[in-house]
Formats: sequence, C-alpha cells, structure tokens
Amino acid sequence: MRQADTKTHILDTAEALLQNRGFNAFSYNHIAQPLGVKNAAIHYHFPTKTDLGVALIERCRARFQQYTELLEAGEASPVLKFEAYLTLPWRYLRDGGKVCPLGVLEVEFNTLPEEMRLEIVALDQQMRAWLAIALEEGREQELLHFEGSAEEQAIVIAAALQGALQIARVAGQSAFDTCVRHLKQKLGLVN
Amino acid sequence: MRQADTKTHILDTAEALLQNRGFNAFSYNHIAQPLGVKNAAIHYHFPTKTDLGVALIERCRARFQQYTELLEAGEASPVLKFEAYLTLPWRYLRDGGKVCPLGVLEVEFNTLPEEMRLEIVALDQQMRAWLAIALEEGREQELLHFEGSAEEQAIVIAAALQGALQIARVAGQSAFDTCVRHLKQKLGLVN
DNA sequence: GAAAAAACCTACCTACAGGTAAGTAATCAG
DNA sequence: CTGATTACTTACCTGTAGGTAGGTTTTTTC
Repeated sequence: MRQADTKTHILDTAEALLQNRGFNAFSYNHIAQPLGVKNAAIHYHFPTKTDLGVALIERCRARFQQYTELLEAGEASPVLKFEAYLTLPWRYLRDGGKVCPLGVLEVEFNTLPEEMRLEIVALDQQMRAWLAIALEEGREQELLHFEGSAEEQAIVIAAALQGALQIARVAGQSAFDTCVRHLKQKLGLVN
Repeated sequence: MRQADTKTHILDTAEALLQNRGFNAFSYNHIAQPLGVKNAAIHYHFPTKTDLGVALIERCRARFQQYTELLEAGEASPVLKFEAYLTLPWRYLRDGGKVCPLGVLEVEFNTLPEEMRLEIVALDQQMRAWLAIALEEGREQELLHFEGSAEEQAIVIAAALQGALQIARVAGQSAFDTCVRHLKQKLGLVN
C-alpha cells in the first residue's frame, strides 16, 4: 500500500462531497484530485459508483452503531443520549455547512440504485429506532416529557433536525440553533 | 404558437422533475421527451439551465404570493392560514411522494449558480415571513399558542415539514402525518 | 530473492449533458 | 399576400461522467 489507507481517504472525501453537494453532483474526479490520484484508482477500490454509495452508507451505519454502543457501554443517561444525537447534525453544520447525509439521499432517492435505497432505509430505521428507545427510557425515568409514542417523537425530532440543517444553509446557523432550542424545550429540557 | 403554452408545460414538467429527482438529476431531454419536443425547443424558451432554474423559483414565489393574497382577501383566520400552509407539503406528498422544492434546492445549494441562490434565499424568506405573521396573528387572537418569537416558530415549522416530507419517502406517508399532528398539537390546535 | 498479489497509472471508450447555428414551418401584422 | 416574428427542428459541438483494458510499480509472502 502506497498510502496507508486510500480506501478510507476516498470514503472521507466522498462523504464530504455527499454532504456538501449531493450524490449526483460529484464525480470520481472530484474525489481523485484532492487525493492526488487518478480516477481509475477510485474504480479500483469501488468498481462502480453504486458500490461507493453503498459503502458510504454502510460506513455511516457502522459508525452510528459504534457510537451508540459506546454510549450504552458508558451507561449514558437518556438525556445524554439525546444530546449525543444532537451532536451529529451540530457537527455537520459547524463543519462548513454540511447537511445530514440521510436528508441528501432521501432528496435524491428516486435517482438512486436499488442497492443504495435499501441501505438508506436501513440507516434511517437504525437511527430513529435507537433514538426512540432513548426517548422512551428518558420518559420512564421522568427526565424527558412528551406525549404520544416514542417512535413518533423520534420522527418529529429527526425531521426537524434534518430540515433545520438545510434551512440553515440559506438562513444561517441561528436557524438550526432555534430548532434545537425548541426541541429541547418541548422535551422539558430547560437548559 | 403550435402549442398553447409550451413554456408553461416546460415549467410544469421541470418542476415535477425538480421535486422528484433534484435539479442536477434532470436534463433538457427529460423535459423535452414527455412534451414530444426536441431539447433545442427548451433552449429556445430557456437558453440556459440557470435561466430555467431561476424561472422555476420565480414561479414558485409568484404562486405563493397569489396564494397568500387570496387568503388575505378572503380574510382567512390565522388558523386557516396555517392549515393552508400545511396544504402545500401535503399536496406534494400526495402527488407521488414529491418533496419540498426549497428543501431540494437547499440540499443542492452549493452546486447552484449565484442567480438561483438569490432566488432560493428570497423564496425561503418570503414563505417564512408570511407564516410568521400568520402565527403572530393567531397568537394575538389566542387561537394559536406558542412561546418565543413567531419567526422562530416559523423556522421550526418549516424545518419540520421539510424534513418530514423527505423522511416520508423512506418511512411512508404516516411519518409526515405524525409530524403534522405534533405541530398542530404544539400550537394548541387539538383537531 | 522470486512469485504473487495489491495498488495503482495510462489511455482509452461510450453516453449523455448542456449548448449553438442554421434552417423551416406556421402565424401574425400591416 | 407578403414580410417579419415566433416556435420550433436538424444537426452538430464540447466537456465530462462513469467505466474498462492492459501495463507498471510496489509490497507482501514464502
């Protein structure tokens, strides 16, 4: 291996491009150039763009899995779990006005190959399912307060954050902060 | 004129393509074919894709303007105005799982030409500003209940709806309905 | 230290996107 | 009824996207 792990570098740049421009708006050359490599090198690691897309989403899934396992292992409180969930979009925004990968992929959903669609659905379910459990835990411990099912609440939160990140692009950071503040307030987290 | 108004037909199909696939994921041929016309015909009406994009957003703005003027003229109650606002995304969803045009354009924002960006920002402000006024009116008349500024509330609502439409693509209609129900409840609309 | 495998590069190829130039058919205005 | 205008078509052109075949250089393995 000339470079330690080109594959990881490819995924990193591809992921950034995904969140900054969308899946359809970047090419293999967009990835190759910053890495100082030719586009055939990308095809070596990911024969087709579909392969790349699937790998990208799978990595998101694995990372989220790790992240949550860490939180469970540390016996994080439901409130901390919720805050940890908020950290994800917050980092995206700070990191140059990126947007939630899931949001991008949902917008482009109809243009994407079946293999990617399945992964997208899986990622969406995985994230919302975990959040829902955390919320339910929080309610049982009377740390969080909301009506309706935790699954519903998870949807509302996910939708609000996803939309907020996007709106922040044209309305500024503060739009996102506003949404977060309102979500917290709604859950009874005074903060 | 061979056809009554090809220009309108072009905008109609382009708008549908925008909401189904995104701005970068459709070409002039995608518009031309269903209209039974050659792509040069599209270039006749809209020399560049940027022109088309700008026209598309301007039409959204004009239509929204008309829509709101109609509501004002009918002296619609703040509640009705809010419901009318909800009608927009609800129609998108029903109309084949479309997504909010603003959301699409925000996701693709970094790939779009300056001319389009300005229009996008303007559309976003126009819609949220009107919503904010309606919300404030509703609060003054004690028909709607919320804390914080009406502008903030408008952001939260816009973000939630935008995200909900997108999530509905992978999680089904019900995800959107859930978000709407929660928004209404939060505003004190029992329904 | 040689063979095999890994990680590339060079040089293509096809398809299509966006766009243009020049011509043609229908319509309208005087 | 004739010129100008409108609304196109045909036929291109350039650039780039995604992808492939075959060669070359490293690195690993034995």
